[in-house]
Amino acid sequence: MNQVEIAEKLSAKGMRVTPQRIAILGAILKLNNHPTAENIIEYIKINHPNISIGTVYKVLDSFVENHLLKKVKTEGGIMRYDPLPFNHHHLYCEETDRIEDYEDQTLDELIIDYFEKKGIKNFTIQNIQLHITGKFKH
Amino acid sequence: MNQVEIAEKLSAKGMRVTPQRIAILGAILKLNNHPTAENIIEYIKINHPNISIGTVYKVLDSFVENHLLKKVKTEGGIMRYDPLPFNHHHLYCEETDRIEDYEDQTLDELIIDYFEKKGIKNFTIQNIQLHITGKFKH
DNA sequence: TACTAAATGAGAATGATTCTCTTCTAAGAC
DNA sequence: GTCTTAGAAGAGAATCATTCTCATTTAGTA
Ligand SMILES: [Mn+2]
Ligand SMILES: [Mn+2]
Ligand SMILES: [Zn+2]
Ligand SMILES: [Zn+2]
Repeated sequence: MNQVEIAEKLSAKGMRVTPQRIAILGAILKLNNHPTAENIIEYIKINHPNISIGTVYKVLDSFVENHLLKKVKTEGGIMRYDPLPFNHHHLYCEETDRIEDYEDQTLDELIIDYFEKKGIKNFTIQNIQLHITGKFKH
Repeated sequence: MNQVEIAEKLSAKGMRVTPQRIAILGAILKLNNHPTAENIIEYIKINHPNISIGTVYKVLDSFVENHLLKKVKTEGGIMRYDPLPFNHHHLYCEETDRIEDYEDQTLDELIIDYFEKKGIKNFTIQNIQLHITGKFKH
């Protein structure tokens, strides 16, 4: 996604288009490993040496609010950001900090069918997310 | 689980038995909602008014190390503690801070079977945990 | 070009968690 | 029961990711 496409995405959400916002969304798409705010700042500083840390956090929040991103919790409590705004699963590498997306409609249907039949007592399911830990083969 | 049973559990793990440790493990079992460190401290202060916050964190870490507890990440990055040391799933209430355990062997088998057949390219699965969000019916 | 609500930058504040260091104590040896 | 000592607890400072405040700048609109 280039800068023009990113700008269009922001406009479509009724958000103002700023150089900082374009850079931050571009960084997340480029970095492609559910980056932390710090990862993003480090990456952006090359072209935006004066960007403020507070701005990065505020922009990230506004993206989450506007469903351009989702937050991802990790061990250690540092927040990471996910450019896939729809529901999907994650593979967590045990040895490294890599988090990869896992999408699988067949599996989703299997699980949804199971819960439609069985249900959970006193609970209405809104969303199911798998947190798959393991190791990537190199 | 009474104090003697908790003390035995600590001894069995080769850990020293202290009044603080007994109180903290007792609190987590009693509170029964995957409490935060703060929840635990508040609860314990009744009988242990001089307990130090640092001690609570250190004790919790030692419990996690010794597989008496597991950590649970939540929205907002505040850590919570789980008295079930084996793998299980969680129900997250959208409206409140309640987290309930969900165990379901049939579901686990369904999912394990699925992945045994299909696998994930370049990834060895170690563990699968469901993060089920929704609403509790009151 | 001028206007204004919204966004940014700089730095202070926050707050959960960790660290440091001194004092205390649980558990084994005698 | 007393001694010994590694390990645990207490007090408070430090850390650090994130949030807040407020003065300045800017995007979008007229
Ligand atoms: Mn790896
Ligand atoms: Mn509820
Ligand atoms: Zn993702
Ligand atoms: Zn649990």
